[in-house]
Amino acid sequence: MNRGKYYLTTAIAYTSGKPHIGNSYEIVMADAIARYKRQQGYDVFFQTGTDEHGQKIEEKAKAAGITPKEFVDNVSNIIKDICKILNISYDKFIRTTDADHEKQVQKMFKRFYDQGDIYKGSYKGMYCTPCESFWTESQLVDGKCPDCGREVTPAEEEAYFFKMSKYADRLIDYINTHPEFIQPVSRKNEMMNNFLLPGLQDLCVSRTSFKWGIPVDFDDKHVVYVWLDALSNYITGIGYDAEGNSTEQYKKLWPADLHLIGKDIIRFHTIYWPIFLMALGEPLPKQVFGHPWLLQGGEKMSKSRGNVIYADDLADMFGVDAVRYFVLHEMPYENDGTITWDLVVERFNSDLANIIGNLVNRTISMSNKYFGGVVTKTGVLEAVDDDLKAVVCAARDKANERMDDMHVADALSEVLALFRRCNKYIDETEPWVLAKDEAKKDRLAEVMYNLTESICIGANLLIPYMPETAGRILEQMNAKERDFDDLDKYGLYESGTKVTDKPEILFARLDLKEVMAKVEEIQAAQRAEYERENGIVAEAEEEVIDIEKKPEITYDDFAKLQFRVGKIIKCEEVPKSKKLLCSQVKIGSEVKQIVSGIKQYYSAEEMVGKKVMVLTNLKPATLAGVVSEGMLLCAEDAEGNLALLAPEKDMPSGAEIC
RNA sequence: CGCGGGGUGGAGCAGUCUGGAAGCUCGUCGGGCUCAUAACCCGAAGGUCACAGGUUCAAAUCCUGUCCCCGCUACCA
Repeated sequence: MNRGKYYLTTAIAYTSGKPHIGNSYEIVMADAIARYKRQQGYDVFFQTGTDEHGQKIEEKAKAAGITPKEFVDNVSNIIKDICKILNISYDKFIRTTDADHEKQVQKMFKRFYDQGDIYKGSYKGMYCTPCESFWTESQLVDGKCPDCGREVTPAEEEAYFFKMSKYADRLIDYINTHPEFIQPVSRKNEMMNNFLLPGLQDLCVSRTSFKWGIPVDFDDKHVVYVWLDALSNYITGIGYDAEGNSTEQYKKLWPADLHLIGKDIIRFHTIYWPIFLMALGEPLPKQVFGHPWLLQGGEKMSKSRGNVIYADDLADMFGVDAVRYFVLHEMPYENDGTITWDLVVERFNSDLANIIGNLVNRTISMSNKYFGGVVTKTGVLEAVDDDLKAVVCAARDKANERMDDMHVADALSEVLALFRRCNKYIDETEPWVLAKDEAKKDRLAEVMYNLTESICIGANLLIPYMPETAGRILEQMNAKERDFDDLDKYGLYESGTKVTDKPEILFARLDLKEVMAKVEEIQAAQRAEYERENGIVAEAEEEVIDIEKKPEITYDDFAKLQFRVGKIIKCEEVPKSKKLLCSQVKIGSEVKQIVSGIKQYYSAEEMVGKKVMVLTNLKPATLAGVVSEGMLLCAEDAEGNLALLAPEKDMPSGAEIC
């Protein structure tokens, strides 16, 4: 059934470097939506690409000693490879360095200028001479350059501005009358309150401070502002022409049905982009969805630590569909999601290996064991079948409801629920018991049929999210893809079909330890690469110690401990003890008696006068008959040698350590 | 008082608009089963729904205040 066209886009990826999984998430989500819409019968056009201009790229290329074009060719190819790895079914991959795109952007700029939407003015800001950068007042840190901390001076330079204010009222009106335009709705308020209602400033749409951009053809000191360049891809990619000669494809596809973007760039897509379109006299996109981010749990991610998670590493380890499953499933609708290697392993084992993979495997194994692989519908029904069928038949619409409002993760959970229900059905019907009774052979056949049919419907529902896995399941069941419109109908699996006699393991359970060992290797390679790229010479091997890590604690846990600087005013050996010294420690105006097991490393005499780190609110304890009211903190090496901790600069006794 | 989002069992989240028995997944514990990838199924423990007031017959949900986290705050894409 043809339901009409559906044009969706992702934001085009900025080519300043290799994207990590958090960046790649968006395109997986877009791909799932694209495949879903195709399955439903829409004529889908799915565009993605790379955004390749700008100062940052110019600088990176220079640092790498290559031309900007060489630099972006390289990164753009890396991004294309990631798309390939993730099985992304885009119809068009646009690059903002494509000749036709550049030409159209120049035409658009000229047209805006001719219509009076763009005027020449001067950009005033605070300028940091050493950094050669302009900053706004709000970007300054204590009135100084946020990069180098030096003084900035007011400066101005010639620039072109776009009269945003001219269209602001129309945009406000559009947003108010089209509640579906900005999704999720909470973002709408942010835009309205922060930008639109206070009054939109005119936007500076040209730059003279760098060269790597699309030149303004009538004033070649200037290059076009990167956002004006980048946003235009949504129309130039499908054949828009600013002089009125747009292609048939453009006429068919525009306006876009969905711009899928990250929540950080909502402003550009819901304010500047619509206004540019208004100025061109083109209709506005139907919906802009600002998705949350997929963040790496734990410590801050950075290449120097080697803990950046990339799509290709994940795919190597888990397979493409597991990666797709994880990012789609773990991303809530409005809040940021989390990714760690542990979490991926957990989801992989519990959802993919246990629930889906094992179900398919046990079902096929039973068909082979009991019926030589032939699945036959005998019509021997029992009441217990009804709920299974009801769940299976309802799954499509339940998932559909969630997809319609962009709750992709919830849609996927609905599909998983179908497979969960099948596992339960096996327990309810106990095929291995039926198999022992020849009289129940027909009932057993019907049970196997129900399982096979249910799994096939589930596999079809899985197609948008895990196309490869869905295909492998159907192949093993010797079944074909079905029409979306048939996915709420039960019983279309052809009776008498023979399933494969060698079920393959779809997802082999993973051992967390083995995975983490490989992760170590990946991280080491990443650090090495970072060091190579940045010319860091590895430091001479310094002795290090690894100890068992303790569980993470909260700040509140930490805050319970009170550390202070204490001055040791008196110290003597504890009689009859080999290790203990008893110190009188002055902490502020108070003196505490503290017993420490450090006699082997410090003499009582040398202790006196030291200012050391003390844990002051430890419950008092008696050691060798002497009361100790705190703890002196030491570092300990592998041999048990101790070194007292002391402030790096002289600090008053009693100073809090926090 | 710049704007917005959030704080729910050990972990990750839903529920809040439209008040009416606190739910899901993972983990833990106990049981069942043996077709299957030590997988599957059932059951249990575990929560002052951040805190303090208020409205109400009834509050995770509505109102007021407080604390804490996180985004955004324009010319970096």
